[in-house]
Amino acid sequence: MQPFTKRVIEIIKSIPAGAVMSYGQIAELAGSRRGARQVVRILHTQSSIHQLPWHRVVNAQGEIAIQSEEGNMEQRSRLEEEGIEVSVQGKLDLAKYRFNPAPADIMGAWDNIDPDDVDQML
DNA sequence: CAAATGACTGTGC
DNA sequence: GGCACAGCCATTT
Repeated sequence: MQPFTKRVIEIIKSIPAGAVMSYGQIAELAGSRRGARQVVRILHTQSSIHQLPWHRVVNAQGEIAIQSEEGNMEQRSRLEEEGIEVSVQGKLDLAKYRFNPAPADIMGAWDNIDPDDVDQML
């Protein structure tokens, strides 16, 4: 697994309940400013095996990006359970819920961090 | 190795 | 605000 992929997983796991991050924001923090699509792929392939809080990831407009009806509905309910208000169109207030960790908090010995250890470093 | 694949994004109209 | 378009890039075919 590449460092970038590993970092994306770590970042997603670090999103606290009641907050969200956008695909592009995650990619940028992970070191690839235009890697939003990789975040998508990672969520597709790794969300289950790493138990990622995938529902805390939305697009840059603060909208739920899942296309399938059922997945979209599940994300909405999960977000609402954490106290996030989601509009009828599946949109939320990014200015209010966006999680912006200071880069200094997550930069460091990136490559030596195992995704499973993220919880400990927080 | 070339081509396809995205739960994306910024820009411009 | 919506829509089309062109970049984007790690991974998979």
